[in-house]
Amino acid sequence: MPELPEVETTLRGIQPYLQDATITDIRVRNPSLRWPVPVRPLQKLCDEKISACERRAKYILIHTDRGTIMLHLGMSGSLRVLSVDQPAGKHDHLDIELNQQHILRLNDPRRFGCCLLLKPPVAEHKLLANLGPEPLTDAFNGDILFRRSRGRRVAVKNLIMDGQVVVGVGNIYASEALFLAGVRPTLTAGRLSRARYQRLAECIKLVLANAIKAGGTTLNDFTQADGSPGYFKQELFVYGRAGEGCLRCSTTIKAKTIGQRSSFYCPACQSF
DNA sequence: CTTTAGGCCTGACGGC
DNA sequence: TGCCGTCAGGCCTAAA
Repeated sequence: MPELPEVETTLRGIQPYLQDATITDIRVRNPSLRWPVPVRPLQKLCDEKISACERRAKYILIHTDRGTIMLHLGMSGSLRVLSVDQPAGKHDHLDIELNQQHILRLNDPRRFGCCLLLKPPVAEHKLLANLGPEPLTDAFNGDILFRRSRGRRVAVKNLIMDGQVVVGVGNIYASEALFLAGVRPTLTAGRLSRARYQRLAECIKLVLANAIKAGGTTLNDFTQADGSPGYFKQELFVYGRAGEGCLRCSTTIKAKTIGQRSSFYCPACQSF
């Protein structure tokens, strides 16, 4: 489910409750996620103060002096901040109690998400060490994309979804960015020009920034930390619109499976 | 090294 | 109403 804009939206929603809060309890109801939730080590964080929280790629990192909680929402995860007395429901895997007042609750029906405890240096953790640059920073640009694409025979859509090239671009925004850039998603990554990658990098930044502004994309189950949906769905040009008319030229949007993921494009607008 | 396929799960939906 | 196949926003891992 969540791509970078949804994770960023979630972070912004929970941040005010987390920053400087003391963890007063951690309750794990169902430790079964992508990897087992380390219940005992996590509970040692009780009475610790949260010094900072941040997003890296699609991970949310909650720092304390005794370790960093790393959360990932997988395909179907969501985080909500609730008052302590809210009863738990189906797929509510764990609560992090804050100041005996609120709880940060992780719900994840499909269990592709995770909750791990990291020791410093956090950046050297296996899951973080090889990640590419953040797309919304200057560390990511067309030159990076161009360089990392040389010799690659995968489709350009797969390249921009490769977390070692650039993080946070998931299946929705990959299709959207390629549409904005006018680039056909099926093209071989290694054959695109530097100029095309300059444009593509700009479009990736644009589509992600705009999606964050709209509070993310709600298709089925994504909600912000307060339970409200994201509104970027109204701004999607191609994702999920196979058979419908292109919003720019009315040509019928096509769907195609690329690298086992459904992809959408306008055959007329995306001719490069 | 790059690339591909498999797997992890639940739930929603469409066809019969 | 129910059963079945298909599909879904991610991403690690093993194997080719």
